[in-house]
Amino acid sequence: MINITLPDGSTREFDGPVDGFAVAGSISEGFVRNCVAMEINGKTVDMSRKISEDASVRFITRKDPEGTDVLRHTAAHVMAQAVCNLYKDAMLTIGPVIENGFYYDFDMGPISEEDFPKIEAEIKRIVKAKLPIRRKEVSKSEALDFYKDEPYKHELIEELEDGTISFYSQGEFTDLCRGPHLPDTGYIKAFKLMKVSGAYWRGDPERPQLQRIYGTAFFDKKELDAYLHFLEEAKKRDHRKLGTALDLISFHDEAPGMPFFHPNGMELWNALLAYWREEHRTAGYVETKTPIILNRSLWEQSGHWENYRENMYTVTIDDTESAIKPMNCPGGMLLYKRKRHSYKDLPIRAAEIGLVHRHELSGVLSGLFRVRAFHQDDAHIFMTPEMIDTEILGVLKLVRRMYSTFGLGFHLELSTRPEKSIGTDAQWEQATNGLKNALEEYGEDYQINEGDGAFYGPKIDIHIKDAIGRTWQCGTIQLDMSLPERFDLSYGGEDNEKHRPVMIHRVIFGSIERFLGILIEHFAGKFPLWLAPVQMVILPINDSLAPFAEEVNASFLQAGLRSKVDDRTESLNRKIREAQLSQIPLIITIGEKEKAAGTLAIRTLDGTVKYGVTRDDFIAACRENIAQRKLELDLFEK
RNA sequence: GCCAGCGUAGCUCAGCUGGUAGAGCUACUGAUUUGUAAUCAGUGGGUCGGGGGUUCGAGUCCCUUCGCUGGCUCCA
Repeated sequence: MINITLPDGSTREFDGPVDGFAVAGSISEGFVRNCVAMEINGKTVDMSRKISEDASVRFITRKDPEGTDVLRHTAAHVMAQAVCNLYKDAMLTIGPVIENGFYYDFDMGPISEEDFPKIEAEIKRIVKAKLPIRRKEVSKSEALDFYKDEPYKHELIEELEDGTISFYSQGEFTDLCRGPHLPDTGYIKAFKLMKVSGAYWRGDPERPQLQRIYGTAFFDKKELDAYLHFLEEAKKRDHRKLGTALDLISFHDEAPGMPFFHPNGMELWNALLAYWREEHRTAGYVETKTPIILNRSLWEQSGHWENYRENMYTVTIDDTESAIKPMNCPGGMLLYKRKRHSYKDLPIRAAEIGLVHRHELSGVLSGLFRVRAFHQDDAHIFMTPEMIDTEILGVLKLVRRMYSTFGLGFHLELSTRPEKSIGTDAQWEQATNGLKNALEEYGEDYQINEGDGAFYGPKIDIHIKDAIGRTWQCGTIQLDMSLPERFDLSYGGEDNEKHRPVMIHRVIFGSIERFLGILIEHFAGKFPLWLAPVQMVILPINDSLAPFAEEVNASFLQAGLRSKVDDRTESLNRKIREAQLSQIPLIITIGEKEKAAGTLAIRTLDGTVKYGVTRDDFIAACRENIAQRKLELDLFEK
């Protein structure tokens, strides 16, 4: 007699050993078809696994996230089978499930996306055949023998413990795998190969380069279509496309990885930084600025010369070797040291919009997201150890204020002491507890990444979530126990003794260039009024109204609005179309009626037109909307 | 840096197996003076990323170089 306990607490009795199909079948016929795997006493296994003693069982269905993982894992195997069928020399390595699909790495000749139809056809054939998938447990020596001619699998098995090794087979195809897998290949109804790329065996550039094929799979064609649609959406928002279309930025071969900002891009930049300065002034920061070229001795003192050399650009000036700064902190250290400090001065919150250069590998450059020259909205906070909690909390609150202005959600991750680190246990404990206390007081959930901190201190990373659900790491708050030491920073304490200050580095936008890229994609180019490079365009209906339009424009400019007149001799429809395509939030047409009545006709991007608004009301409404930095353009609703 | 793909006018793109570069938009000129998403006509514009090679002949093939795009352990 075997008792199976289900998640709802109910139990079912069976006469002898049963597999998952039988247990699920005892619930309902239809339920079996929905199950892809099961969890026995917390361990995920195949549906075909025999249960021979009392156990608690949870079924994993198509609806569960784990179910999708099982599907994709099996899909990876099916793809591997297809590739092996088509390319006899292909050697298997690994094929895990990843966030939106799966990949499999093969040692084989180069292939391209043109080969996809062929591979997909073969996958389809395997799916249609509904090959049953069977698990077989083998000993380590059997496994090694099976793969005696396959160095990659051999290497993997070497690292496994005897007694835990299993093979999965479908048809003539067998692969080393921990499982679980779908009952048969027929479950894979919707799949698509996405891309190919090179990848090193075990990510090690010294080892052979493999062909990685990415794919994705869903239980349902609709889900696959929705995913593909999401990718299309993301593509439309691509800041590199919008950056060109909206005339914000460009890149030139003469300076790879270093963006050029156009007049429109600078309006955006300036609006963003004006906001940033306002918030920082209110939060008690002072602003500083340090040079971008600093000589070698400083970088030796800071440790960058030793640890960050490959990423630094250097120049020689009058026989002195210097580096173009990749970070602002060493300059910040010099500023702190320029005079003596009292405990009464602390905390010092010194912000800097610092231009840094980093020699990133050419292959990783990508629009504004990964560049070689960028500005950090940096700040260094110098304080006593007792101030850690309140200062960190202060930064977290500032982060929340600022991100919410853009309608960006976010979550926090705390990274603790890594294996290789400097400082004493006591220092680390104090620092880490400081961060934890601040997080507790802040009150939101956070994730802990054990051992992921910097070698010089623990940190909190802030990950934002944009309008289409993608996450980006932007802000970071790092405690630094190294630099104050290296630069021998001190302050005079209440006890009239010299003390070492604690410092944090923090950024909120991170890289301003990258943050702008994120904003472009987040808003899909439709910026809120306060950020829009051009807030309004005035369209006189005919040439004779142009002087009046200029007069209206002057009053807008006078009021601090970013306005311009489009008095080209083009049709009104054309000018409206172009303004709409440029995502200009407000389009103001001026005809004889408006001139006579002294009112405005205001069109918004949704295509609606509001007539008869007086100029003063309009200006006041715009200024109000901008002052509050509203996300919505609700100028006229009360 | 490595792998794959790509690089044709300011922008978006066409150009089959090699036979002396093409469209739309933009720009410029002229006409049109326009009431809420493209007025009409005309003109200009590219040493086909750079360099080298194969060939009678190369945007098209080969080599090389620069740049762009995607990817480069979310481990059987």
